[in-house]
Amino acid sequence: MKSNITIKDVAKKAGVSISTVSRVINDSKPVTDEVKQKVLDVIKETGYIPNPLARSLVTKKSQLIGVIVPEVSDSFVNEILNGVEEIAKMYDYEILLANTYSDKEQELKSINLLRAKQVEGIVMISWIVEEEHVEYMQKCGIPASYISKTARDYDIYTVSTSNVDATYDMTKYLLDKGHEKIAFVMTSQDDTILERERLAGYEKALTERNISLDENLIKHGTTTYEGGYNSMKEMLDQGVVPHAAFVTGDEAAIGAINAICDSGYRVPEDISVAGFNDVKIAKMYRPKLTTVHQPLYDMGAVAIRMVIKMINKEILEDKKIELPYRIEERESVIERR
Amino acid sequence: MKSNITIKDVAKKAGVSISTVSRVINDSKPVTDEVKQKVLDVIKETGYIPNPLARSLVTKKSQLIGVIVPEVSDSFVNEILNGVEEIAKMYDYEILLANTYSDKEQELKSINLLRAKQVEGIVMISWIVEEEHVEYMQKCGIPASYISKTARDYDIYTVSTSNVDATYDMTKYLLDKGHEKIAFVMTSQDDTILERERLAGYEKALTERNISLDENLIKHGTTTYEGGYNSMKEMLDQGVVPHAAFVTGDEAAIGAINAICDSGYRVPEDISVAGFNDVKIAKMYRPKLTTVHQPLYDMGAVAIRMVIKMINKEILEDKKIELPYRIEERESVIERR
DNA sequence: CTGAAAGCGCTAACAA
DNA sequence: TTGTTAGCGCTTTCAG
Repeated sequence: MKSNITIKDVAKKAGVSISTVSRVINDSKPVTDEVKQKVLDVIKETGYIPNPLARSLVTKKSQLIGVIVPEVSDSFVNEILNGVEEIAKMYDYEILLANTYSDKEQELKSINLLRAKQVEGIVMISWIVEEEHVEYMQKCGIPASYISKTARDYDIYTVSTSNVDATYDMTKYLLDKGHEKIAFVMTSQDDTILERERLAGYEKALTERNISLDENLIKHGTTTYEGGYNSMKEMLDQGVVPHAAFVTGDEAAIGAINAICDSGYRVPEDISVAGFNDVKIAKMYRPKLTTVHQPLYDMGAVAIRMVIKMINKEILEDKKIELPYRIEERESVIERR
Repeated sequence: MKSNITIKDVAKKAGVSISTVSRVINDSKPVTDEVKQKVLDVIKETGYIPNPLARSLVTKKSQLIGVIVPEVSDSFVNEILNGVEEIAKMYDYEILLANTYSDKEQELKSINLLRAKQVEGIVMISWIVEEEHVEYMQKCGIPASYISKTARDYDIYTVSTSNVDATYDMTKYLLDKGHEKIAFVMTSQDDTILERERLAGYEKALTERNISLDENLIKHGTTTYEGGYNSMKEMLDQGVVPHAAFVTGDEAAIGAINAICDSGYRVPEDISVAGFNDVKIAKMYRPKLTTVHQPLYDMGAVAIRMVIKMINKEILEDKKIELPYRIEERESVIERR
C-alpha cells in the first residue's frame, strides 16, 4: 500500500513498457483495448498513484494556483476564498494559500514562495496594491488577477466593486433617513488611495446636502472588530455623538455598535449604524446589520476564472470586472425622528 | 526574470559545476569562501530560485503537510487552522488544505489527493472519525494526527478536550444558576459517539440533581447558525420554554439566542443560553456568550507538532493529548430568580 | 500501436 | 574541496 509503486513497477507487472502505462493513465495516445485493460487492472491492484512531482517536472504544469491574502481569518477574505476554492477544484487546481498579515515585505516573500512552488497563476487579495509588486509580477510573467478596492489604477486584471459609488450611496441612504451628523469610520489601515476614494464618496453625498465635513466625525481604524470598537469608543469619549455611523467593514461595524451600547446609547434607536461588505456575521448579529452587500463568493470565483483563462491562453474580454453591489437594508439603521 | 534559470545556468555563469552550486544553496558540504561568494553573486544576479519539484523528487521530501477539514469557513475549524498554519510555517512546511464538507466519500478522496500530492503528513480535523479511514491511513503509513471529539477510541494520535466532562460541567453550572429545565441542543450531525458522550455528560449532571430527562428538551441540530436557530425555534414553537439552553456550538448558540428573541423572549432575562468552543464571535455578540472555552489555536499547534515530530521520527511521549477547557462566564447566562 | 531513450532540475554518492 | 555521474518518476519525441 505504501506509495512506493512507480510507473516502472506497473509496467513490469503488466508486461508492457512504461510509455504504454503513461499513455493509458493520460490517455494521450491510442492503446489497444486489451493492453489498456491489463494496465488498468494492475493499477487498481497495486493502488498505483502517479507522482505529480515527476509529472510536473517534465510538463511544467503544477496544477497549483497561489492565493495571497492579507488575513485568512478575516471574514471578507474568507468568503471570497470560498468562491476561489470551489472554482479551483472544478478545474482540478489545488490552492496554495499565503497569508501576508498585510505586510508589504511578507507579500513580496509570498510571491516568491509561490513562484518557487511553481504555481501557474496567482490570485491576489489585498487591501492595498503595491505598485512595486505589480511590476514584479508582470516581469515574472505569471498570470495574476487582483481582488482589491484600489486596483483599478493599474494595468492589471482586477475584480472589484465601485468604492466611491457604494460609499456615496450609503451615505446618501443615511442622509435620506434623516441623519445629518454621520460618523465615518474607515477600516483601511493607512492606505491613502482607498481612504481618499471612500472619503470622496462620503463627502460628495454630504456636499449635495450642503453639509460641511466635520473632522471630528471621521476616524481611521482597522478592519477588525477591535478597530471598530476603539474608533467609536474614542469618538464617543470625546463627546462627539453622531446620529449615525457608517463603518466601512462589518466586523468593525459590530465593534462600533458594541462601543455605542457600552457607552449607554442604543442602536438603532439613538444611533444608527451601517456596515460594508455583508459578511456572514452581518445577518447573525442583532440588530441585523444594514450594510453594503458585495458579491464576495462571486468575486473570488471570477478572479480565479480569470487566471485559469490566462493560464490556458484564452482571450479575456475585460481586464477589469466590476461586480454590482447593493444596499442591504436591515435593522441597524432607522429613520431619525 | 522568468524563472527559467536552472542550476545549470548558474553553474555555467559562475564557472563551477552544478554540484558546487547545489552545495552552496543547501550548504551541505564545505565550499571555499571565494567560490561560495561567486555562486551567491550569480544567484542574486540571475534571481535564481531552486525548483522544489526537482528537489522533492530526489529527496522524497515535499515540505507539504495536508490538513483535512470538514469546512474551512466554520469558525471552530478556522481558529484551529491558525495554530496549524503558524507552526507549519515555523518549521518550513506548506499547508495543503482539503475541505470535505463532512462527507465521508469526500474525506477518502481527500486522503488520496493529499497522498498523491506527496504530503509528508496529515492533520485531520473531523467531527466524526471514520474507522475505515483510520485503518486506511495506517496502512499507508502516513504520519497523522487527529483533532476530533470522538477520536479517543482509536489507537491513533489525537488532540482533544474532554467532551463528557465539559458537557457535565456546563450543565452543572447551569443547574447551579438555578435553571432546571435545561434545553440541550446538539450540533453534531447525526454522529452517534459524540452525541452519546455529550448526552452522557448532560444526563449525569441532571441525575445528580434528581432531574429526569425530558425528551422535549433535547434537539439534534447542526453546527451552523441556522442549525441552532431552527432547533430552538422548533422547540419554542412546540410550546416548550426552557429556563436555559445549552447549545454545543457557539454559532449555533447565537442562532438559538436569535430564535429566542424572535419568539419574544429575552436572553438572558427569560432564558439563559450557553455555548461551546469559545470562538471569536462569542465575545462579539451581545449579550456576550457564556461558553465552554477550548484552546483552539493550541489544539491546532499541538496537532501539527505531533505530525512534524512523527515525520522526523522523533519519539512522542503521548499518543493522546487532552487539553484543558474551562467555563467562560460571560453575559448570556444569569442566575434564575 | 508500442518500446527505447532522452531529459525535466535537482541531490548524492563516488572519484579525483 | 570539487567535478562527474547516476538516478528520482514521469512525459514525449523518435523509430519501428
